[in-house]
Amino acid sequence: MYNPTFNSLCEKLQQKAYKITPQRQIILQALLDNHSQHLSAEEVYAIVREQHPEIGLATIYRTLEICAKLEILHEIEFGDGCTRYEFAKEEVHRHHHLICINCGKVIEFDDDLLESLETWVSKKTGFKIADHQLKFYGSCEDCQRQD
Amino acid sequence: MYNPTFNSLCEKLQQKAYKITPQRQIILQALLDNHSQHLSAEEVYAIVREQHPEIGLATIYRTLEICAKLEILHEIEFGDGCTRYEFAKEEVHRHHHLICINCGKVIEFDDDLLESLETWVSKKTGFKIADHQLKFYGSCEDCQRQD
DNA sequence: CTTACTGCAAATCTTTTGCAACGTC
DNA sequence: GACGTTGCAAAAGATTTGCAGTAAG
Repeated sequence: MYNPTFNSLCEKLQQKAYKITPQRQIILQALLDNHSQHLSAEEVYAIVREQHPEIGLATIYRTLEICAKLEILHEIEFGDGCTRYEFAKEEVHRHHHLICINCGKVIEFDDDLLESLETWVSKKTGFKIADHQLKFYGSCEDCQRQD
Repeated sequence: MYNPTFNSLCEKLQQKAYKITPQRQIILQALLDNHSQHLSAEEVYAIVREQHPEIGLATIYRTLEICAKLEILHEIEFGDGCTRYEFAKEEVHRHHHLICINCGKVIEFDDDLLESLETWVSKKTGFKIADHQLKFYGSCEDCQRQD
């Protein structure tokens, strides 16, 4: 699976004239170290605080906001009351989420069947579609076993 | 398109031993009168308050919560910072949203192409899928014209 | 009559913002 | 050195909760 490197992220920031501050480096590194998770701002804060208690929560929010704007991160909401983040994949259109309504577990899967659907929807509605987001809600294997 | 009636909604509440209070009736009626919108709690409050300023915001939240639990309403998030509600359709699996990233307009469309995808995902991941949610983000016709 | 429901106000939680001090380029 | 960035604390916005009074079944 595609993964960004620390340097490529810094480059993207620099290209848009954002400064590479120590705080931003630490936050980016925390995100990279946990790239398989879908972290919330609060969770990033908790991770970062372990080694760097001086970093403020507002800085986390501001950094995540910038990364979302630069398409470094994608914002997602799983309905648990906070915005979560994941690295934007290069192949944007083939990545979705399965959310267990019982234990909250989130797993990812890839697929490109939606390409044709998108073309059709675009034609029918006149929308110029930039992105889509697909979520499946259900019970994961573990939770099914517990019934 | 499918639409619930006031009486059918009251029945669903009664079946689960919820009381049919005047406040709940007023809120349900407000939702029915605006069934094509995707109202937030605050918006329901504003509508209801016109005729019934004595009803409290907490009651709105509590009523919406019950309706969501009873599958009368579905919760949706369009990324504008609040939970929005729409009537759950009987034919659950064929109803999605197009969200304009420019003006925020939301339009709906129906489709059943996802049935086969769902079967495949279920087989591949072991998830027992209960529901799905598909959103397209893009520019609506009006906003494209303004460019 | 019992128990759920309501309104209000306070509390909570997430996210944003103002501002003075600070640090990158 | 200029201007973007930070930390802190306060503000804002959405939602939840405690509680005493009220009302549906």
